[in-house]
Amino acid sequence: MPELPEVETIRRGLAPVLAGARLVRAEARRPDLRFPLPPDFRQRLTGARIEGLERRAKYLLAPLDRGETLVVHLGMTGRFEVAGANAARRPGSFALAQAPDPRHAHVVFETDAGATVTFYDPRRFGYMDLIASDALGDHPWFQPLGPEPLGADFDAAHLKAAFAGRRAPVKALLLDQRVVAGLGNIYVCEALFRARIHPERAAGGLGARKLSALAESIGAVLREAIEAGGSTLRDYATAEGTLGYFQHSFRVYGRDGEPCVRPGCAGVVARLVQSGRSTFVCGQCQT
DNA sequence: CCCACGACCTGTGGGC
DNA sequence: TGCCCACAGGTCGTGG
Repeated sequence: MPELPEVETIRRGLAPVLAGARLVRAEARRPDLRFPLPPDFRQRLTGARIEGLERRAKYLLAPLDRGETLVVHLGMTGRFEVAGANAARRPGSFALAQAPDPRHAHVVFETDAGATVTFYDPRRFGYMDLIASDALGDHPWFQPLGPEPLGADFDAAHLKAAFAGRRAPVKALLLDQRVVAGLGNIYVCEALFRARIHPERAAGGLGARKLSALAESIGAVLREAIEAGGSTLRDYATAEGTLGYFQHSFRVYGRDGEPCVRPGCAGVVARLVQSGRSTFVCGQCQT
């Protein structure tokens, strides 16, 4: 589920439940997700106060009052379910279309306000760790990350520098979290479509106008997606109609075989494979 | 260093 | 209906 807009949506939904709360229980129901959970996971969390809920790239960060930060990556299928303590009444809360499979409830948190927050992840590509807060920036997960695409230091000039001399397809570089942090397959396809750039173009060969359009398109699509509460594929449903409807605004992603939506364009969206992943493109207007 | 590919793991949807 | 294959929002390690 999670690229930047989805993680940001989850952050906003969980923040009212977790920020400022004290954990009265933390339970790991298996020893590992993608990686082993850290030693003494339960003890290091139980009794800790969560000071806030932040996001960096696709990571959720929960700084604790003990000098450590709980770091969560949702992988492909990680999700949180909130129950209890008026969870359903809180702004930004959400519900699942179907009850999640309890076999995949791997980590459970309970707050002093009586909320239960359960982490589900069928494929277990997600991961969690506890990292010293003052060393987060040096940690191997964070040190290599490029700028936040919605931050002040991301713009066409940054792309120009990051792409200089690179022969790789522009799509591959936009998926590289060292170039810009937070994009994934959907929003890269969408941003390239908006900027009218073919995903197979060599990144280093893009001119200034294309780079400006690309930087602008990335910002626009992410802002719109966050505004819509992210994208909801497969088994998620909106609660109170407030979350996760950006999938209805996809212009190319998943539209192979359909006519291009750009006014005046007679092209048809194609699906191709780059680095083993699906790319959706209109070969007519994306050049 | 740069790049592509397979691996990780489970579920689901489409085609036959 | 049932089976099998292809594919899925991400990253990491390997090998050319």
